[in-house]
Formats: sequence, structure tokens, C-alpha cells
Amino acid sequence: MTVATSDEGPAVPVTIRDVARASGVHISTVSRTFSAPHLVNPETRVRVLACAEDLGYRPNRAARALITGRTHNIGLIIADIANPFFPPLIKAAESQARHRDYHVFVADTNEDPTAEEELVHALAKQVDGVLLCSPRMSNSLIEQLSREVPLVVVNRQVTGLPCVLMDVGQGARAAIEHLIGLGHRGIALLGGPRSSWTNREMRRAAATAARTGGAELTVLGPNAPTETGGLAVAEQVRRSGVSAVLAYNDLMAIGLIEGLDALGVRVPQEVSVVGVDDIALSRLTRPKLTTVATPTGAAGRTAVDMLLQQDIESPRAARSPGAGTALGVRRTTAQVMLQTDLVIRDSTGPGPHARPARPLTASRGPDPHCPAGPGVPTAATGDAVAS
Amino acid sequence: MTVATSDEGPAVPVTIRDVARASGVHISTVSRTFSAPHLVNPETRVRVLACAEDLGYRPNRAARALITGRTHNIGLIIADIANPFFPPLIKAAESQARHRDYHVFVADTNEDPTAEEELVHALAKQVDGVLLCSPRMSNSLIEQLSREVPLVVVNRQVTGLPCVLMDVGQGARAAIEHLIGLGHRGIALLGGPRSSWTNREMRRAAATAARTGGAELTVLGPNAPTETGGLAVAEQVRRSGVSAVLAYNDLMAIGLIEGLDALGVRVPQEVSVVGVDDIALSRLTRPKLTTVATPTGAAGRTAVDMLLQQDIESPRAARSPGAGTALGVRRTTAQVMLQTDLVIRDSTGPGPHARPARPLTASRGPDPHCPAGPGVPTAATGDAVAS
DNA sequence: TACTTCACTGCAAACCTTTGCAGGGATCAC
DNA sequence: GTGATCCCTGCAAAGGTTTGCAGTGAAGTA
Repeated sequence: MTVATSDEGPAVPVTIRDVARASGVHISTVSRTFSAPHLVNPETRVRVLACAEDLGYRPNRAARALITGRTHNIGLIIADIANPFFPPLIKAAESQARHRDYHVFVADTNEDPTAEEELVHALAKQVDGVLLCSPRMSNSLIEQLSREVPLVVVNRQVTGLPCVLMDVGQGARAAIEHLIGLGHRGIALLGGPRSSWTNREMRRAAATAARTGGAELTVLGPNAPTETGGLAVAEQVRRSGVSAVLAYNDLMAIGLIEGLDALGVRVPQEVSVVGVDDIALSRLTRPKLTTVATPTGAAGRTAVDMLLQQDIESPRAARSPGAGTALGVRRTTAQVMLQTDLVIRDSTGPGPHARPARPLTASRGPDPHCPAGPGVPTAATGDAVAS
Repeated sequence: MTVATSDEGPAVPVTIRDVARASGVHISTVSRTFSAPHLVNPETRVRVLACAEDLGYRPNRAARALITGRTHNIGLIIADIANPFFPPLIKAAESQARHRDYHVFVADTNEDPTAEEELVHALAKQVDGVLLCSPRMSNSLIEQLSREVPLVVVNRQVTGLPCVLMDVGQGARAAIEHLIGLGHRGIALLGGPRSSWTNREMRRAAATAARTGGAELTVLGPNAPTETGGLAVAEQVRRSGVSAVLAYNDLMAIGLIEGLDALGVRVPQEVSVVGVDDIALSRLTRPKLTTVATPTGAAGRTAVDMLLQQDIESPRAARSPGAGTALGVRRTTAQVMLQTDLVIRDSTGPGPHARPARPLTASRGPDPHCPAGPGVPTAATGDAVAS
């Protein structure tokens, strides 16, 4: 059975040449009509625009990029799109990029370092720069790739590269101090992926805070940064005999609570649990999750700004040998640290060493040991502290 | 303070020409080394490859696309990346695409039809085709855009275009029958976005099923397809006096349960709630959510397959007038309908008209009224039914 | 020896756009 | 009337790659 092509055939690609022919001008005039309208006679301009509109012409961005060296795209490489930590970051980055007339292409790597590298290569020539979010590959590889395409790294510190960091060290410290203040002395840290910078920072800060506060910290992990990862470690947590847990992220915390529940361990009555990220979901579980809020939106916006800032200066400078001072000015490599906030909800409660004089409900309020602001679930401020 | 550029400067772009010069052959030979290796002398080949490796050469995909007409990229336009319904679909599409040597670029539209259109235009020349997931724009606009770039539509029926649909009608019917079987007679349907095809299908099927089963269906909405949307409608649900609710999706169902809880209405004792999608989260809330599982992974894979299939045939055919039969064979526009599954968990229970003879626990098992298979939370099968 | 075949490689056009340069009128001042 | 100025437009090269065509030399055949 043949289907008649009643409507116009599929996609006859209309180029700048077609518009030029239709409007009786040279292609360069058409080009200028779009990229430098002030250089073309108003009458000609309207005619060309009319023809273009009529034919449905749209400039081929790839061809344009070939010659200008700027695609007006930026790439966003994400460790795991299914982790609710990332969507707010993605949305913020997209909105910021859109304001500056850029488009964002997101790619998911499934926490796979090989896929990360491959994607950077694939994106390199199709975007003006790449945001690497929570990368799992090695620092040296990142540095190497940064010679291929401008890079901004999020959630990882790489010397010599622009980075956007969240102060999870401070967050972990606040969480541990909060738990100690509630009377917990045996605390477990549920580690995340081994290659995660965040993981290392948390571990370092938590260890220091525990030592200072006279608590014992048990590190369990590495674990997958998902509900499943948290669920799987529940039995281990119970056996370890701790009364409080700081999890690598909210997803793990939620999985852990679920797992403990299945084992008959009540949260927060028997074990307190703190997460990290303050994903939307953490307000919806029961008990509502106490967590370290990370300024994901601010991180996305900042990262885009940093990328575009370093990008704006001379896209094709590398080609002209004498550009700028002969010494080869290196791009600025600022690193930005964003603040985190402890948000106290219902998954933490008094521990074995709680001071009995203190009424139970008071322990839910802002904790004197906790330097983070009031525990209201405001969006994290994300004040930037340049380093 | 000047920073010395100790390591090699940033990104000297190395082209096919550099490789040709280094290995002493013509650029066309280098090109063939990569795109048609069998045409070049093995000795030459290894020499060229060595030089390319040495210089760090990578073919510029954009330039290649300019001439071959194939970018080996596909675009994925998503209504809301923060909706956990989508990530599994994205991941499945990505994995399927990777197997066929394609890369996927994801873009989020924030449920904004204007952004959708703009993104299709932006992507058109940079990808070989676009997957439109749960689009919010009009059918006619979609048809129009499909002349600019090959399109596959997910979760929307557009005549003349390849579509991947999930049988939410069947799912809604199963859900309503399940509720009626439990003894509910007053049932509310929480509608989603007005422009959603899924929304219309559900409404139609639910109305029929309710009428057939002798129940009264109240439609509330449209609502935002998010937790907030569900939360906001809780009061309205309580006032309406229904004993059961079918929500547009799981997110809304979860928000609703939260909202009812805040009003002191217990689920499922006083009100039963059914969601749609079976997102990972629906297993983690308390009560665990009864829901209509949609085969998101299968949808992503199928959509990629359909796109690549229609794409494979003569990318530049439109340019050569005499290609194939002169009659201009239209692309095949198959529509695929994927099956859904009712998964019974803890958010539904007996209603006011429950038969007392039947023991309470039995109502949790597979329901005789429910044509969907056993209520085990298996991954949806996603058997394709071509229409 | 002369001719065909074959494997390999170079040549140059093509893809679509941007942009420095120069030319062509028209306007203006002198 | 002549020359300078200015606005607009065309010309052509460039960007990195692919690919049909033709050319080269060697091997094989008669």
C-alpha cells in the first residue's frame, strides 16, 4: 500500500543559497541580514527576511561554528541523571545559559569514567565548553581533556582548572556536631563512590569533627550512591551498634531508613540518620530527613558563568600566534566554594548520652553546636566565596 | 602574578591536515584511514594512525556532518527532567543509541511549549533526529517541525508521525476496576496538564470504566504533574467526599498522600490512592504506592530504534531527485503501543462498599476484576503491539 | 612485449556559512 | 564639475572533512 505524499515532502533542506536566489541578492548579504543586520539596507533586509521566513530558512549552526569557532552550545556531563541531586543543577544551568543565548546538551555517564572520557571527546567540537559534574575519572585525565575543550568542574577540585565546589566538609562537620549535641557517641559514616571528591572531603571533615567532639566514627563503604546502596548497608549498620549515621547523600539515607525499618530498627528513636543534598524527596519521606542542603542551583549557574567568562576571550586565539602578550596568558582558574546548610527535620533525635535535663522537643530546634543557620528548609543561599 | 604555562598550551586544534603533513600523505588518505580503512595500504594505515595518535587528532564531527549529512547524534527533548518518570527513559535511550554508535543530547523544556519549539530548531541541524517526550505543544506544530528534522514522538499520538505510546487507557481502566473491586463507588481522577495526551486518554478510559462498574467519577484538575500539584489538591479531594483517587502520576499521588496526611486523612484506611508510572520512589514512601507501571525503558529503546530505522534510509535522499521510485516513498510511520501493568501495593484498601465476607488481606492479592497480571512489582514487560 | 587488472593514492569539488576586501553608486562639499 | 565620503553589496577565501574520479605503478596474462 503506497501512501500518497499529499503535504510537502519531508525536509528539503533550505540553505542560505536558496534564500539568496529567492531574494535576488548574494549569499553574503543574506548572511549579514542575520549576523550583522545593521550592515544591510533596511529594504533589502525586509525582503531577505521575508524570503527566509517564506522558505523556512534557518542558519546551519554547525556550518557557522566551523568558521566562527563558536557553537553557542555548552555540554553538561552528569554522573547519574536519575539522582535527584542533579536535575535542579541542570535546570539552573540551562536557564542561565539560555539568558546568554546558549543551549545546553546534557549527557549521562552512568557513573562510568570511560563513558565520561568518550563523551568529552564527542562533545569537544560541538560545544564551546563542558561542565563536568561530579566526575569519576582521574584528575590527570581531566587536566588532559581540558586541553581539548574548555572545562569547568563541579564537585571536584582540580588544580589549574576552574571548579565549583560545595562546602560538604563544613556540612559534614555541622552534621556530626549536631549528632554529638544530641548525645550520640558512636557514629557511622556511609561512604559514597571511591573516586568521589565529595566523599573524601566528607570523610576528612567528619573524622576531625568526631575526634574533637569525643565521638567514635566508623566508616562503612564505599557504597553505591543510591537507595539500593543505602538499603544494602542497613544490616551492617545495625551490627555496628552505632546510634547515628551520616550518609553520603539523601538517596542513601532514605534507602538506609527503609532497610532499618525492614529490620525493625526505628528512626530516629533507635538510630538517627542524616543525609546530604536536601533533594525534594527528603521532605516527603517519613520521617522527614535531616540533611545537609547543598546549593545545587547556584552551582549550576556559577559553573555556566565561569565557563562563558573564560570562553568569551578570543575563541580562536590559539591560532594566531601573537595574540595578547607573547607570554601566553593562561586562563584564569578561579575556584568557587559554595556554602552548605544543615536542615534539621525528623530523622535525628536524642542519643544514648543525651542530657536528660533538656526537654526532648528542644533538641529539634537550632542546635548551639551547629554553626549553620536556623534549621528552616530555606533554599540554600549559595553565597560565593572565591578562593 | 603571572602563571607560567609549563604544560603544553591550551587546545591547539589539530586537523586532518596536520596528520597528513606528519605522515607524508594526502588528507584524503587520512580521511580514508578513519572512514574506510580497507581502502588504504596496511603500512600507510599504521603510519597514519600512529601520527594521529601522536598528535592527538580526532575527526571534527561537525565538519564531517556538513558533508555526510549525518551527525551521529540524536536529540532528546524532555518536558521535565526533574520528574523521575524520565530518567529511566533517558538512560535506556542513551544505552540503545550508544550500541548503534550514536550520542544522545538531552534538553529540558520546563513544560514550556515555546522552549520545545525553540529547542527543536536549535537541535535540527546538529542531530540526525529528535525524540519528543511528552510534548506540550500542539499536534499541528509538531507536524510542521517534523518537516525540519526526523521526529519520533513519545507519549503523544500524532497522525502521520512515528509514535511510542504507553497504554495508559488500559492502565487507568485496570486501576478503576481494582478500586471498584475493593468496594469504592466515589472515585476522583486527578488530572494532569491540559495539553497532555496521556491525560486525555486516562480520563476517557477512567470515565468508561467507572460507568461500566457503576461508580461515579469526579474529575479534579488540571493540576501540575508534581508533588506540589498533588499537595495543593488534597483539601479539594477531602471536600469532594470520594473514597478513592486515581492520580495523573506518582508524583502527584505522593504529594496528595502527604497533603491528606496533613489534613488527618489516613491512606488507605479512609482514602485509597493510585498513581501512574511506578517510579522508584513509589516503593519507598509509606504507604508504598499502588500504581500503574509504565514501561519507560522499553519506550526509550523503541523510540531510538524507530528513529534510527527511518533515518538509515538515504540521509541526503531529498537532494537527489531520482532516488528510489519517482513517487517519493514516504517514511513508514508505525505507531507502537506499549502495555502497562497495575502494581498493587499498600496505598489502596477496601472501600465503603466492600463485601464483608471477603477477608481483608485477600483484597491485596490479584484482583479478579483486574485484567493486568499479578501485582508483583516486576519491571513492565513492554511487549510491543504495532498498530 | 603489450595489454589488462588491481591496489593504492592524489586531486579537487562539495557541504554551508562568515568575513576581509574591494567595487559601485549616490550624496555631499568645495 | 571634481573629488572625497559613505552606505551597501558582491567576491572569494576559509573552516575541516568526505568522496567521485583519475592517475600511478606493479603484478598478472597472453
